[in-house]
Amino acid sequence: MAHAHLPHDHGQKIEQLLSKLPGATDFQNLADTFQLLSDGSRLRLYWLLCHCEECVTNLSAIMGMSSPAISHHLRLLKSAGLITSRREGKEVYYTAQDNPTAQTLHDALESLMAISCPME
Amino acid sequence: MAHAHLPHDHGQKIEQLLSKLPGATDFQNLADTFQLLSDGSRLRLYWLLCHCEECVTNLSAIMGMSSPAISHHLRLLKSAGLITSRREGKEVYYTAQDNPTAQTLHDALESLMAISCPME
DNA sequence: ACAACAATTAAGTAATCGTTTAATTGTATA
DNA sequence: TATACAATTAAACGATTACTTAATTGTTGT
Repeated sequence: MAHAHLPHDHGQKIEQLLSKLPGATDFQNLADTFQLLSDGSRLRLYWLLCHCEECVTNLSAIMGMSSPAISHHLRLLKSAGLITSRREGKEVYYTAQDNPTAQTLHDALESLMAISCPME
Repeated sequence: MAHAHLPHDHGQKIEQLLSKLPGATDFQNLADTFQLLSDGSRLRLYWLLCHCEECVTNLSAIMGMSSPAISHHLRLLKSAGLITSRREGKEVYYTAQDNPTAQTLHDALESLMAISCPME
């Protein structure tokens, strides 16, 4: 029904696995998140915002990038719900959003970087 | 020394954080891994290979993609050390490599997909 | 209102990437 | 050796993307 027959039968219990294989859209969602973090600068920026709240000007200085470039990355991270912003006077402060998904992502990040969270 | 002064002083203990900020190359390495999994098809393929060993023909059938497309993804995953291959007759079998890094990645994957590993 | 600063947006560019089609290599069998 | 099957490689194309420069919007203070 689901998978009639594979071209080759290697005698493995593949059908059983295929029944548990998540759909393409499930993987696409996670892939989209990975794609957001697939740029070194943006990943570093997100990591920073996981540990502090800063304005665009300082983020530009820290990252050594132009403010349009930083704005570009911030917009992507924000529209994905990974960070939030708040305006205070002329400056806009950004920081990581704190929700279960972000927490899981943060944990994964720390373990994959093989570093401990510097805040705790 | 490291960071003389930021343009704005918001009175936070940012210097202390910056001293623990990993370098750009550290983030780039992880970003490269994320980029490998930033394609839905390739992520799904890798997930499959984390749970079984299959030949290219069957992988093509399961994924609903052409064999050159599958080969392309397999080559990327393999050259990154995430999967291995072994030839048996006319067919080449692929499966996920089992090392600490891959295990950490696999764990992160499962938790981010919010699914339990179907093999255990 | 004006000037100065902060941030975003717009347009353009060079580079990367996933897939297709076609050609090629590798292996087994008749 | 000739044929068929499995897999990889090559070339080409369309789409996406990160960054630059320039222009624009938003805010504060004089």
